[in-house]
Amino acid sequence: MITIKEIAKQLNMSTTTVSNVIHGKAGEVSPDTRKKVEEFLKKVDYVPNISARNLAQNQSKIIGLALKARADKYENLIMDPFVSVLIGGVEETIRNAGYFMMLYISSDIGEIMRHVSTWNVDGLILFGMLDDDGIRVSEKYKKPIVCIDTYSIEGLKHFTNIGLDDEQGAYDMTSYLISQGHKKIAFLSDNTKGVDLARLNGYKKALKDNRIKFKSSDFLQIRPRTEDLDESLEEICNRAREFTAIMCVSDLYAVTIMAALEDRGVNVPEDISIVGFDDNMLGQLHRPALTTVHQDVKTKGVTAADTLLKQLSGKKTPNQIKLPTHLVIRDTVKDIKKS
Amino acid sequence: MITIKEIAKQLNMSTTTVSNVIHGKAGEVSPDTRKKVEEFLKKVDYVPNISARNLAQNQSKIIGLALKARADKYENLIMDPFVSVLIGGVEETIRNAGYFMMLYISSDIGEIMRHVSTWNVDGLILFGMLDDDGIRVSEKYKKPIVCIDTYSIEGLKHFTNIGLDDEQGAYDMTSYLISQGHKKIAFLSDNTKGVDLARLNGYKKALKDNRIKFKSSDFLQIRPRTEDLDESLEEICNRAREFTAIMCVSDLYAVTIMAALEDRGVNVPEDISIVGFDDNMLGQLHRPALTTVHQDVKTKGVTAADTLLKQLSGKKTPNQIKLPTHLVIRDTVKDIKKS
DNA sequence: TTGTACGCGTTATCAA
DNA sequence: TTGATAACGCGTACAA
Repeated sequence: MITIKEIAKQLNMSTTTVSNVIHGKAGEVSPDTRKKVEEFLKKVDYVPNISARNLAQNQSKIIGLALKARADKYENLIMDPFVSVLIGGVEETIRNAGYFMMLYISSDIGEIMRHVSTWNVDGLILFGMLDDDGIRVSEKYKKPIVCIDTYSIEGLKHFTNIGLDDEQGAYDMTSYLISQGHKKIAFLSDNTKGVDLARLNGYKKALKDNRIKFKSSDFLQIRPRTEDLDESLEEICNRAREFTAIMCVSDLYAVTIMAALEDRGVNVPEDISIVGFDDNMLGQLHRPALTTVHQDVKTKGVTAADTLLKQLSGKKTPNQIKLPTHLVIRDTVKDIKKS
Repeated sequence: MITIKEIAKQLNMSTTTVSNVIHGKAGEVSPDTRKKVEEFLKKVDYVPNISARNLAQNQSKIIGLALKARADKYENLIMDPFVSVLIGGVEETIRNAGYFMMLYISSDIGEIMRHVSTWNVDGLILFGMLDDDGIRVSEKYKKPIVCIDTYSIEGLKHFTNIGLDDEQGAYDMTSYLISQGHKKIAFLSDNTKGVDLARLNGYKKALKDNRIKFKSSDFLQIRPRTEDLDESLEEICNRAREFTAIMCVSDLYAVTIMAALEDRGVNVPEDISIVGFDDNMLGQLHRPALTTVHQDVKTKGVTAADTLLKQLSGKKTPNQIKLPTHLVIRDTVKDIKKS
């Protein structure tokens, strides 16, 4: 690792000159010395020491991507195609802008914040925050923050959120199910917060608009921890005959439940209709192919990174960016109007 | 962001003392001042500035995870459950050891190396390297390197590789297919290098040991780029009737091809048997459930990180660690002995 | 156009 | 047991 000082010594000039060439301050250095330095730099393959640079400039060129994982869902988190595609979108955008990405997964907000401040991270992208998390973060951390999929009215004062029209998506899908003659529709999820709540609300609203009554027993809870999964799948499958359709909060769960159903000789969509939400490869590769609500996850990641980058360059960004959804009708819903 | 200097000033002592307390050099400081400092640290919520620390100690506490993506496969890379689970395993291990992970995806080795040296990364985990890549890296970079799934005899002199008994796994699976009466077995992959080559060799060896002749037309090539995928799927499906079984180089491809087959009215396993390699969620959730070769990807990531950590603490590690595979017999192979 | 000198926050050496 | 002080590599204000 060669340093500027060393280069200056070997070239018989000052560090300032070398530094100026490196930063392309063309006006400040004669074309002659500039050539000389540039050639030398290439020859010795100079790379700046970022730690020193960061220290001198009080910045880091690091953007933190913090995923808050519910302790019981770490495995689940990182396996979810949603998350990997999101990471991909963020990473690509950040890299192309000359920044670096530090990935940090944790269930502890405090830990995330400590991480962020030791590294003096320039900006932060947060995923998986609930309610007050975002606020607690923005109290401590005074630099740009972009959240993904966070539902927190308070939070919106402090950061930009990249969200999705979850409620509308769920509403559209539920309406579609109803249009196909379904009336006994369950909603399957593992919790009722944030995104899941928004989708649940969309579903409920569609029921209401169609004069279908929602009973609390229409909510099917899946328990994603590996130890509990089978048991909860069993319960859900046992109750499946009470419904003609199940609206799942994610493609992952939709495909999971379809596999469980098929194992028990229940056919989709003949015996029961299943729909998902996300439109990822899981549903695309399943047969019958999953009818689902599409969202563009990569765009979500890219938008989050872009928005942060904008803020970093001093531009204002809106408090809320909502990406659209649309229905993708495939083969897991049966039309039961006629029967 | 409070600094040591500031703390020392407010407490009326030297930075050395504060620093000593922070680093728990208990012998060097009286219990009294120690208490005082510790309380103050907690009160002001001190976090060290890593850039400064790194500069002073010439280390970084960063471990780089560099994924070399074939330019045509970026999308594919990040969506592959294999990769996300690997990332998860590495991240978790690194974090628990007090290190930080920097993720960098690129198709350009030079770019990766520049990244690594500007950040003065303490250690490097490489995935997706081919042949000479690893060597080129280890020429430049003189710190611990661990590769994952790299086949490079030369490379093994320079770094530890965390691999898999790919050949054996493929051999076992092919033998199993043969034991079920299959003789016309295709091998499907998108290239014939590295891991894919090893699996291909295992497959060929099993054929040979069973006196089945391998023809070059038994190799089916899938083209993973989104633009080409459908066309290549079409070609493969058209040729499917030439075989009684297809051994796919990954679960991803196995599930992809099964979906394409089903779309064309070809039933698995009745009309043709399909097997995969990896044993990830894609195959587990598919119905019929995929018969495949199991490998423990999370362990691979964890082992890679652990090995690197060992090297970082000065321990020697073997040149090659080979993780085992085993067959997972599920429902995509038909026994055709009787017929 | 080029050079000197200092500061960034931390650790480490050595003296008190 | 504590405290000055010099590194670490870079950027930059200011002087030459």
